[in-house]
Amino acid sequence: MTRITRRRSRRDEEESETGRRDVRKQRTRRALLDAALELMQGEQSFNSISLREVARNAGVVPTAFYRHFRDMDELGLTLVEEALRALRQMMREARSAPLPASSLIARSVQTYIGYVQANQDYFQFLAKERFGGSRALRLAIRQGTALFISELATDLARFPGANNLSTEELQMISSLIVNIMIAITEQLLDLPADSESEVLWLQDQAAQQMRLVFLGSMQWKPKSVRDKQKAIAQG
Amino acid sequence: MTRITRRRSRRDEEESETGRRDVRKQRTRRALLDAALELMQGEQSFNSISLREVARNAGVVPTAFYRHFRDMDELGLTLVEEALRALRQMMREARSAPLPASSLIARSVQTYIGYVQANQDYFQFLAKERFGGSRALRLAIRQGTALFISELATDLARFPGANNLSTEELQMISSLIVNIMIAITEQLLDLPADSESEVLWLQDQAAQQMRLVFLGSMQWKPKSVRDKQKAIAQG
DNA sequence: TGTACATCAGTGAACGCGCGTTCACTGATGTAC
DNA sequence: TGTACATCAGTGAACGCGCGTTCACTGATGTAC
Repeated sequence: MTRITRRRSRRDEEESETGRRDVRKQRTRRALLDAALELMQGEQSFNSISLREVARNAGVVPTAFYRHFRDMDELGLTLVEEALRALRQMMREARSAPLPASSLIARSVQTYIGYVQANQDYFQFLAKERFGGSRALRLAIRQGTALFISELATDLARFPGANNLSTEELQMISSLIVNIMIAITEQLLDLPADSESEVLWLQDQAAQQMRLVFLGSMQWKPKSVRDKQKAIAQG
Repeated sequence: MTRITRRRSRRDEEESETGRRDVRKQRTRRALLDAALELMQGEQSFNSISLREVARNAGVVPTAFYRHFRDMDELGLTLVEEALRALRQMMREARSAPLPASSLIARSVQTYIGYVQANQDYFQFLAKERFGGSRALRLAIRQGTALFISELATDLARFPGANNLSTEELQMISSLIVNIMIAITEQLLDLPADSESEVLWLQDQAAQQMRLVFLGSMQWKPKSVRDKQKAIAQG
């Protein structure tokens, strides 16, 4: 399970202020990004948190913010970038992993849920800004989602049984699967911290839904076939 | 297609200020609610718009706000209530309508999309606050969604072919269908105003996904059956 | 119908506060010789 | 290694602004007689 690496979550924690200048600069930059993520764990959304709150939470004076970002928008876009890079990384790992033939779906769902839990703060941010955010943030997130869907479609195409499905149909199916993942993510994020059994329930629910999609895909008749059947039925 | 009724979208438009006192009071209240909805059509989310903006947009002095709502939270909850009442109303109509046997799915999707378009502002609000909002707003919206899923499950139970599905399985399937509807709604809201062909594409996409879910449901084997088959296979 | 008083939706001034941004600054780190 | 200067991350005071909320008010509508 990868975790986005951070030097430390807060600039002013125990450790001495030593280190080369640019190292400390990076540390402050990280502290600002983490401060913003942390502020968004509660009720706040990105455009309701202030530059001053972020600086305060990072243990730095408001004006120091400008040494790192032009404004809050720039910080927000950096967060989207990091979150999407992390997602892409997870997908790459998932793809290169050996496929366990049995219970493939259940295992994939479990892996994904573990990943979301390990990166709660980023997913909380993505969920909130997917619709609440500025046009720029929304576009960046949507682009990431679309890429995600396309890559999944490519993977699905290699499955046995996907032979008679067109590219468009594979996209339709993988967007359905991504819908399930997004829904599960959003439900996960709304759970209180210790809801072990609810997580297992969600896991099972998602796995069932994916199995149902899989069953449907196996039965799917491309439009061209359905048209032909209709023509035959009409004599 | 029902539309949530409103006396007028803005308090200060042309019409004279006459009318009994409580009638005018209701008109101002409406103006405040509509002003909030309108402000959220753009980049803003509910907790980034201010009481003063809402009052200004409604053509009223900030202090007049307090004659109608204790604070912005109360106004927000009123909006959730109205939006959910409208949704429930649509469902009731859909349920009482005669079922056209052919292309049931495509027609339902089309009806739903028309409804979303007619009530854009409310759905924009719901989409944004589903995760961005305060705990109270989120809970209210989630409760509404859960009710929606349950009622759909009840309807699905009456379908021929649903006989061998348990209550839990019906819930699982209807939550998948509601996922599709939510996803389609969110995509609709992000489209520019005149995208006729994109709307048709979304409509087709959603209909295909629902048909796939339907095919999967027909093939679904309850867990008990699968377990039995496994036992037989193992001798 | 006419008068005198009560109600109350909306007004406008005022408050203290946190905001984003500017500016001149400080002092530790980095660099050139 | 030692010295003198340059760089620049972070500081702290100051600004004008919009905010939510308070308060005493106004004047049209409503009510009692």
